[in-house]
Amino acid sequence: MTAGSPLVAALDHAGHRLTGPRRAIADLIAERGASTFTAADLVADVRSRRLGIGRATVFRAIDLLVAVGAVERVDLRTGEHAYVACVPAHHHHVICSRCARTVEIGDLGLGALARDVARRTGYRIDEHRLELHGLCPACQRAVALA
Amino acid sequence: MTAGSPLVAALDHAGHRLTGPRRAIADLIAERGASTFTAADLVADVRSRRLGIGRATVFRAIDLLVAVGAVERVDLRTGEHAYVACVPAHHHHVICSRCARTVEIGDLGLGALARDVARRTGYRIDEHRLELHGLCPACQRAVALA
DNA sequence: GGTCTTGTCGAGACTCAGTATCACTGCGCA
DNA sequence: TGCGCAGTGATACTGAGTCTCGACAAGACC
Ligand SMILES: [Zn+2]
Ligand SMILES: [Zn+2]
Ligand SMILES: [Zn+2]
Ligand SMILES: [Zn+2]
Repeated sequence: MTAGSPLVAALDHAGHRLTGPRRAIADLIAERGASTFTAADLVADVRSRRLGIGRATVFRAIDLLVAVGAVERVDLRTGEHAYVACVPAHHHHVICSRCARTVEIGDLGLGALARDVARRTGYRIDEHRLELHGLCPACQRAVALA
Repeated sequence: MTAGSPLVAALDHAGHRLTGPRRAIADLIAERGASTFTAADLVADVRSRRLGIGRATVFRAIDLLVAVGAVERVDLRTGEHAYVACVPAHHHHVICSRCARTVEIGDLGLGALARDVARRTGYRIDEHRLELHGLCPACQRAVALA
């Protein structure tokens, strides 16, 4: 596990201290794979495994990983804030509303679209966010059986 | 003002009671025009104008207007939840990070893009959200002078 | 207009996410 | 191995949003 996650590598590379709590939280996040998770999920993990990590530290670690680009925030349809571990390059997410599994997709011409919108509205576009919400193949099957 | 806002009309049309507080909140929202506002903004308006409307009622009215499609939730870059009054048809928003003014843009081929993503990932896409954040022309000038 | 039913309201308690504070600790470096 | 400072945990706090409940008023029907 110490060998591990690109999350830890990202922190290291950005010149942040590799503390025990940070490694532990990075591991918890890595376990989630490509699924979204909330801060509350991690806090629950920490408690159920008796890791002895404080609530505040969980929030601090998430913020740090977001700042470093190893984790991104996504806004669920419910309004909840969730996060996903992902590559630091620009991309977007397809998110399953039922099981939280995500797939990354490329920019798909949105950069060009944003420039076009900028030209037509006069706005200077600094950032764009696209999120696609739906059901992953497995959940479609599961729902069909219900 | 009573003649007014399409917001009130939307409530009426959807078969909801047109109560005093709802009209008042609809008016407050109408005053914001195409700018985003938070629930806290409305609560502050209500208090500063001594409208005597309860906090809970403000939240309830917003929820109702969202349900009816007369208002949409947008997620600011800070993570705050904000809202905008807008037409019930599918569209997206360009949002100024400085003054909250927005411009609506059409789907611009995103529907097709979503279908393409669905085909390639196997996900069933139910909803997509695109938000463009930046600076409106006026704020660009204001920032340039600073 | 009067009356009735039912949806809505305001107040206030409550929950839960996220932040602030501060004394202590352990990471990284010499 | 020891030192300095970033990082941490406990705890208190803030602020968004929800729930409950008795009072009330919108609209329907007469
Ligand atoms: Zn799924
Ligand atoms: Zn993009
Ligand atoms: Zn602006
Ligand atoms: Zn669209």
